[in-house]
Amino acid sequence: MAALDAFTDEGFEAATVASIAGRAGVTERTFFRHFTDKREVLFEGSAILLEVVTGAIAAAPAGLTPIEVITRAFEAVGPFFAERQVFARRRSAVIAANTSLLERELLKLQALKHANADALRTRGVPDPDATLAAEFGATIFHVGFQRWIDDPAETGLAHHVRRVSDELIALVSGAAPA
Amino acid sequence: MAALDAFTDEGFEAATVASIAGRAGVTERTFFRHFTDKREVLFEGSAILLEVVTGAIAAAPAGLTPIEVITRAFEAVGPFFAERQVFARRRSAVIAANTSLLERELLKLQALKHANADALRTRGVPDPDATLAAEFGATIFHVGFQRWIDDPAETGLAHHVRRVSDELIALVSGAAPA
DNA sequence: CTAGCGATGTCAGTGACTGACATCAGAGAC
DNA sequence: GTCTCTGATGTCAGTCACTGACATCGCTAG
Repeated sequence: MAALDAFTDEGFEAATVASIAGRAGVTERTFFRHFTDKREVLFEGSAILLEVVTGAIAAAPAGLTPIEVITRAFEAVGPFFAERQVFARRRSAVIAANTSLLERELLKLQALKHANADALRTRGVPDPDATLAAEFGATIFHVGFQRWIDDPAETGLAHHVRRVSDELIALVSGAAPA
Repeated sequence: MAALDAFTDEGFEAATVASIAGRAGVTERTFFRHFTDKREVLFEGSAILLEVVTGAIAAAPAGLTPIEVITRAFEAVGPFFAERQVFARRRSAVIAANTSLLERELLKLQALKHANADALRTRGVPDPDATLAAEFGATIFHVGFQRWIDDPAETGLAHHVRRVSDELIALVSGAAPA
């Protein structure tokens, strides 16, 4: 991707939109017709991710707890990222180096939370459970994804997600008889 | 606060930095010496919030579970916001109306997570528990704060935080014997 | 009185982003 | 085949957030 190359080579701040557009063989104006802003280039995939996760929530078997539904939904995105592992790592490195990109990533995660809460409600999960399960899901995905990126052993993302889910359940359950 | 007035009157996007600075009786250049960017004006208090919460984590009695420590820490910020209720509501309305401000808010919450995880580690809570308890805390604060803002009955923030914590523990514990 | 320092003002510049208008290439009507 | 209509792209001018360099000013210590 032209933008990722530009950010890697020149750094996010230093890479001018004109430069990115130039690498892609288009005009700066055209760039802004495709992406709402300079940061958005790195988040094209988030819409697809959202569809995969909400789809998995809708398709989950009946009778599961909301926590189990959301955990499985995020396990389901494993293959999606497995195909993009190299890209995901490069992208993460750029994002980690830039606060404004981190901001955007957190915003996408927030949008994902809302979409997942909606999907859970559609499934018949009432609030506050839907909202809280969606928060739970965002947490295990966020932490699990980070571990996957950092993990040189390259275990699957799904494995990390399930593991974080288990850890979080154990931690929180331990506080139940407070 | 001049900036909040400007954002309320003119809208965040339309309010020019020159206009905000003018209301405060200073120059645009001076504005940027006080705040790193236009959005940052609304987040002056986040540093104080961070100190209150991390302080409460450090000061919590020994022997509590990490989940209980973090819940108490966020209960402790109740008085801080009680004094600023009117301001907090106006501010929230402006932030809710602007995606770029929401981004910044999420970034501050992320910083708070990291600081809290550090504070827990300092207390002797090992990872992954420290990280996950910090995530748990961000969730209950985020949801509890929103309820407090929306709650016309004006129950205290601490009450909302405790309640969300209880709900989340119940929800997650229910999934324990998965 | 003065030397020095921190805060502010002034000015010029860069780059993200937008609106208005021109151009161009391809799909379908005839 | 050419005409036309539409969607994508280029061009241009403008606004505004943000920055660096330099001047100024008020206060405080000596």
